[in-house]
Amino acid sequence: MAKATASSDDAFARFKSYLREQRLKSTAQRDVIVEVFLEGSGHASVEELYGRVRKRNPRIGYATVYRTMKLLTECGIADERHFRNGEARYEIAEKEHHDHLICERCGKIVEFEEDRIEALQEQAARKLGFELRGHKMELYGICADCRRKKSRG
Amino acid sequence: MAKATASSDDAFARFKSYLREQRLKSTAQRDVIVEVFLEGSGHASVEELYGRVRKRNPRIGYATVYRTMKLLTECGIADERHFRNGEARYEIAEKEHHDHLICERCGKIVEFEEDRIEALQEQAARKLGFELRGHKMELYGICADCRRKKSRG
DNA sequence: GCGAAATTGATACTCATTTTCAGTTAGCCA
DNA sequence: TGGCTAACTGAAAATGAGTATCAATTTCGC
Repeated sequence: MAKATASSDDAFARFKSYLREQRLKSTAQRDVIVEVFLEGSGHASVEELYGRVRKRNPRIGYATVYRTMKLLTECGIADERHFRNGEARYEIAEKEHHDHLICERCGKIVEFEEDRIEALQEQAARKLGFELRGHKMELYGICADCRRKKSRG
Repeated sequence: MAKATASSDDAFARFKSYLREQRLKSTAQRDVIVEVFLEGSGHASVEELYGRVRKRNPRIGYATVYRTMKLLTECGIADERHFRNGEARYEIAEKEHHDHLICERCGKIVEFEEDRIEALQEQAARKLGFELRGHKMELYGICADCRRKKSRG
C-alpha cells in the first residue's frame, strides 16, 4: 500500500539484513515503524512518528518507536538530530553530509551544503591541535515566506 | 576571599545594577552564585555550579541556582549553551562572538572565531531566502593531548 | 521600623526518554 | 511441524534536567 521509492526499499532491506546479522528479530511492529519513517519527509519527531504509526497499528507503544528509531540510528539508516528545543528529530541518513537552516518563526528546516565552510572548519580545528571528527552547524533565521507574511501584516 | 579579576568585578557590578533597574532584590544567595560563576573557567553546568555554591553556603537550593543563572543570562552576563548531551552549560558572555571546538575524549572545550565561516554562513542563508538571525556551530574532534596519550598507550 | 513585593528552599511537577517486567513472539533445531 | 529460549513488546514506573508552587522569610522604599 505504502508508496515506496527505490531508495526506501533499499533502506528497508538494509534494515532487515542488519537485524539478521545482529541476530535480532524481525517483527511486524518494527516493519511498520521503519516504513512510516522511510515514507516521511524527514526531520520527524518521535511524537510525529508515533502518531503516524498508530494509524496503522494502534497497539504499538511509544517505547517501541523509541527502540526502533535507536536501532535505525545504529545501523546508519537514520540520523538523530537535536535542534533548539532539544527534542530528537530523525532524518533519513543521506550519503552526502549537510547542515541545517531553520526558520525561527515557522520551524521550517532546509538542508544545505557548503564545502568551503567544511574546509574552513577542518582548518580551524587543525590550527588548534584537534583532529576533526564531526561537527554540528545550524543556522537560524527567518524564511522568505515568513518575511513576506510579516510585512503584509 | 575570592580571587576576582577586574572584569569579574565589573560583571558583578553590572549584575547589581541590573537588579536595581528591574526592581529585583539583591540577596546573599545571588551574590554567592554570581561570584562562583564569575570565578569559574566557563562552560560550567548547573550541577557543577551548585556543588561549588554549596561549599560556601550549603543551604542554597538547586532551584535558586537555576533561577540566578537565568537572570544572569537575561542580563547578558552569561550565555547558555547546550552541547551534545543536552544539559545546559553557562559561559561568561564575551563581547566577540565565537564558536566551540570540543574534544570527544576528555570533554575539553576550546573557543574559536572564524570570520570567513561567518561570512559564508550569511551567504548560504541568503541564497536560500533566509534572513540570518543566529547560528550554532560546534566542532567535535580529538585534542592534541588526548592524541598524544593514546599513542603512548 | 513597616509592610508590600520579591525571594527562598523544599517539593511537586513536567516532558522527553529509558528502564522494568511479565507476558508474547520469532526463529533455530529436531 | 513442535518446542524452546532469547529477543521483543506494551504498560507503567523510573529517570533526569529543568520549572512551577507555596508557605515562610527577607529586602528595601517609605
